Amino acid sequence: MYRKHKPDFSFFRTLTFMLFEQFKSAFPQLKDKWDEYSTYLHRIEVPAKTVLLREGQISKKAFHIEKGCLRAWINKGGKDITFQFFFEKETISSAESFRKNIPSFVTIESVEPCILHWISKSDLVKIMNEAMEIPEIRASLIDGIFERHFNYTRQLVSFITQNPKERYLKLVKERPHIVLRVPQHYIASYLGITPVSLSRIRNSVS
Amino acid sequence: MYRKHKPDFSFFRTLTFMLFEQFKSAFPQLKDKWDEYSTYLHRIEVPAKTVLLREGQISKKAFHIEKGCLRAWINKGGKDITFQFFFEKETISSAESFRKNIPSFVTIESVEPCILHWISKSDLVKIMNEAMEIPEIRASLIDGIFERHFNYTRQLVSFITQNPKERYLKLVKERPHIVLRVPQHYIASYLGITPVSLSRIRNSVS
DNA sequence: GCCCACTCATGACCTTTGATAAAAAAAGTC
DNA sequence: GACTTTTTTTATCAAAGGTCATGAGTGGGC
Repeated sequence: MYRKHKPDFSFFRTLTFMLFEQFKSAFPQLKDKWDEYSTYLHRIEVPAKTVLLREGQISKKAFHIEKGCLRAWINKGGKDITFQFFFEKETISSAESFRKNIPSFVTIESVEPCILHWISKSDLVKIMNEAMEIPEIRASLIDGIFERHFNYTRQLVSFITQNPKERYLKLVKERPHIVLRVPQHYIASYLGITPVSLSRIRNSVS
Repeated sequence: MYRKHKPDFSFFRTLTFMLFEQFKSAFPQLKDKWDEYSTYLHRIEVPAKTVLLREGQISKKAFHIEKGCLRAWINKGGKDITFQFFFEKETISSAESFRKNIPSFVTIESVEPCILHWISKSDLVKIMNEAMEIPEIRASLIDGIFERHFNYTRQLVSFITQNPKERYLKLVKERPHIVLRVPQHYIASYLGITPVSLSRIRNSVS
């Protein structure tokens, strides 16, 4: 392997960084806009296992995580298969549903009690249209899309080239916070195996 | 499933469409540029099993396929695992290597004798910088990146939610040209299984 | 046309993972 | 702290897929 896992510096995460301090100094061009933009964000607190977007619905909100953990999962014949985990400072929406106004194939749900900030699609589009006019921000956003894409590609490569045990060890090594924080049966489905099988793998490792 | 497979209308494919007729009428703004741009493309013919980019090298060219078929594969402990197939009118590079100047984790190789057109990264960047100034083209390119990303996401979902037999049937249904044209053992590794296992699956289907 | 490399199918055998059930452990709830 | 619910482990058996070996097509190159 040529490189380590990089955090998911996605399109939306990039945006939310803009909204959440980090980019303010990098992009003083938008200085006057911050106050306006920040009114677009709506703070909510939700308990664990709260569904934020149901499979089949059309995603109209993006969520930024201040505190807690979310997961996106896919319904496969009644079973729930975790597709992605999201943690503090990450932003999540069902990207294809959000962008193309089609039904989402994932359900987005809280794993822990969370503090979230959501923004509506229409407000986000408004900000985007302004931000895209600024070359540095545009470049940064495009970079963000590519990074997100490369991360997903790596996850796909991992499925193609590694067996479940290798994938588990890779996860422990590269993203240990997931293993420490998330119930094991969610991790099992994320790795493409059953909870029973993951338990056996863990047993064989230690 | 909510939608059928869409062709990979990727970032680079979008670009090459621009260079190859289809976008000329859509973007008359670049009318004067077509002649110049077309000199950036270099036509080559290669026999089957020609390596166009070796794992570990840094990708400096993008290839457009006029005729033939390429595949990208990953070396896994001496075995070659097909990651993607590419056909006529598609454009291919090791995207992350090309964009970030890092060693490629895939090898790109011809499956059949091919007629290709390649463009250097520096020339492509030059075109990109000009094209990105035009809002319609910019929007189209960004759409292309997202579409590419969504396609890879679907492939990942397929690995997470489906077993090899289901993946094979899906491939036959949605991309039959691959099954008809490409040697079976390449398809087997693309599906994440051995040639023996694919042969058994085919037998059980018919 | 003949040869050789490539491709595919099949059988025997082995390993891994899944399905199911049940028990143990851990985490919440009141 | 006792009770409930959720999560994890263990055991057993079945099924899927991998490995290895063999033989039968197939097709291109000479």
